[in-house]
Amino acid sequence: MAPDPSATGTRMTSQALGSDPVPGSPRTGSVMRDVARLAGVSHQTVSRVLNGHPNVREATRQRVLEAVEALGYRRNLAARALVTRRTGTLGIVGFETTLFGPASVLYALEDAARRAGYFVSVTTIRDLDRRSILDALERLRTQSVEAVIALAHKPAITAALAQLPDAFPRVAVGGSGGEDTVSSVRVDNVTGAGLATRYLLDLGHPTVHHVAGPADWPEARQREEGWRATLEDAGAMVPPVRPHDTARRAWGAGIGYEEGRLLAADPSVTAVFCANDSLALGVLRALHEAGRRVPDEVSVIGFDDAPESGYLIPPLTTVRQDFAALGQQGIALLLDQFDHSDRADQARTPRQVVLPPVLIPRASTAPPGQQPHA
Amino acid sequence: MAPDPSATGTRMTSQALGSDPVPGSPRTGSVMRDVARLAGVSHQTVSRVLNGHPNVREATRQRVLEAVEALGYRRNLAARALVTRRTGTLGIVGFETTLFGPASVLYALEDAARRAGYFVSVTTIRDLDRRSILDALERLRTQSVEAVIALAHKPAITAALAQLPDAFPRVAVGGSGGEDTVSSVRVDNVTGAGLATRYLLDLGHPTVHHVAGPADWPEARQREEGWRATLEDAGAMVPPVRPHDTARRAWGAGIGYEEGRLLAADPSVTAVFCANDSLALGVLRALHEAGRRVPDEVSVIGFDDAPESGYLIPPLTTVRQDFAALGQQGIALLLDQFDHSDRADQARTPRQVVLPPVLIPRASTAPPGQQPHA
DNA sequence: TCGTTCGATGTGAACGTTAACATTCCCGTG
DNA sequence: CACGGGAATGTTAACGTTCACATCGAACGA
Repeated sequence: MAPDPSATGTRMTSQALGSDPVPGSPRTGSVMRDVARLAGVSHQTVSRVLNGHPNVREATRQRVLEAVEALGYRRNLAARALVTRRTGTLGIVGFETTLFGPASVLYALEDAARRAGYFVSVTTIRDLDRRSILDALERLRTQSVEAVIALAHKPAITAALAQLPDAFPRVAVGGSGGEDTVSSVRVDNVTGAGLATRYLLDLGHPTVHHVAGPADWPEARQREEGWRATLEDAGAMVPPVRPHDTARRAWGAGIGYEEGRLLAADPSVTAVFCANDSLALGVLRALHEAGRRVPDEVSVIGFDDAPESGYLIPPLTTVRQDFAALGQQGIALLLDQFDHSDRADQARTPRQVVLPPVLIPRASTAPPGQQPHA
Repeated sequence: MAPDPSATGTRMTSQALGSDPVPGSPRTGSVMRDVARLAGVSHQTVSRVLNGHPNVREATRQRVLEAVEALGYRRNLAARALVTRRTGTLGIVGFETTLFGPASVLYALEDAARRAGYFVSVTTIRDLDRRSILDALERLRTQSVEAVIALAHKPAITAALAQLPDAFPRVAVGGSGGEDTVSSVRVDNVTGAGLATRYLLDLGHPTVHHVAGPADWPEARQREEGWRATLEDAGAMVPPVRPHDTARRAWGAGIGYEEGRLLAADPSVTAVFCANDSLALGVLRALHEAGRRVPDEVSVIGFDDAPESGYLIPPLTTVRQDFAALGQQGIALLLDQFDHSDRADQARTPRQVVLPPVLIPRASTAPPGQQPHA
């Protein structure tokens, strides 16, 4: 089968619509005129009924509805979109959606969009080169989505969003937030990291080590920043942080394990703040292997509150992000842009929503030099 | 002659298109005629170029493409869909997509669909009542998707799929597979469970206990079945299994923890096969708390091979499912239906693809009565 | 040299819906 | 009793493509 007949770059790639490959005829069923005939009215009246227009006599409305039911009639969205210039579809740009966080956000986004009466078209970014990000956006625009929501964990994604035409509604969810060019929803990573760090300091630890996420994720940077600032505020020594390049598994337990081995070898380490729960899980394992007890000798704290984190050995103290709220607020921000899109005045001004993280204390943290208790 | 499943209300829920709420005018940009004028040809020639028709002079083609580029022209999918009766969109019905497995499948589906030139519209099922499943399907059909792929972990979902009109292409991914009414892709859970169980028996364990998944998930049932059959084959005693109702977290570490505590209290238990890795994680924790060493005293094995499983304490032996392949095969099966949809002969015959799971031996399993070694 | 054929292009008519405007009918009012 | 007006409905024309067919050349074989 011919994948792509057409010529130029990515632009007009023949979609599945390309004439050759797939035959398939959806066998339309009935159209508005059929309903109209059956109900003994004009197609326009049918349209009015279906769109909830006020000026239709109740008896007529009923007759039309019955005809609709009898024929199993379904409106043709394409025809509707053609004339109304509205598709009722939101585009979602996904990224790393097999990770727990992004997957949860995606889920919440879809839910909120549906509740708001929108369809959702999803496309996922695999590689982060400029081209594939723009491709994703292009794909969505080809579909005439009315707005785009991106899981904007990487700056490049937010940047691409910023380049959409002025009037195009968009929201960045998660990730950076530094950009004031795009409306965005994110969790306050700096505060979250501060929460974790302060908690450990308050327990009596002289300082807190940090296992960082990939350096090219703003979220990772912000957590590091929050950690560092808190230490400095407290006048504590700031231990060095080993940077990770964006290697695929840079948020993963494997990296946590490697880092954990190094930390385990350093007897001065009594507290570790990890940029997420997976990293913490790896650290936990490394400490365990090295015979360093948690939390008796070393306290460990994570970020995210993944579903399993409460059942690790020991249950992981962590900072919870409300992923569901992230998605809901994202859609809310979008609807807000729709509402104001007529009065262009302050509609263009991007809004930033920042969600507060919450510390979830569990058994992986304790004052330093503690005796075992379980 | 298409039996329509619909029946109930919900039918014509006013989508976001409903006249009132959102104004927003996407400011169309240029249309085909504009391109035609600029290139000095007819709109039909533009259409031909864009669709890769053969009979266009090279010079003309170039001129058209330049005009397209110059105007930033983009085809209107709605207009195209209206006349071709093809939307180039696949509908995906998601379920529990925040779990690692489903999220991975979703990801793979989207990827494969995109490669095949299709757009993807996603809708997620929250509650499993008949109504909301049908609603999901209805939503998708309103969008004129050309096919539906469902994450069919529950029988009710597969059943709903089976009720689509005869000619409607569909695929069930994951889950049951028992139904011969719908083409489906799934992992061979029975074999996978057998692999795990046999592995433990071969290590010398007299029998293997089982922590089951929710009873209303066919996957859970099949794993239990594979486990049971293998024990019976080997003439081993079959320990009782505690059933879990479909409580939300029935696949989760919490349940594993509860079960693990019971198992830990029984000194005769030397090997446990868990229906997934999360359950195993909970079991691991319970055993640890009870002071029963893994794998020295008790061996534990999971299912899925989640990314973290190699970093648990100890690293978890598990059965890997190839989620990516699940998605790819799902799309492949769909495309296959498209190809044959003209010759209705054997096209209707549902095809079943069953993927083999692989045992991943790690450190959570060992012969019974082993001495500690690390 | 002249039809015949095929390649390159143009013309007109769908596709199924909604928007705009026209029409009908009935009511209340002067 | 005619008239203005609004409620209920119908009629026509878009929307932007693609398809089917018509047209116009030029190349080709006899």
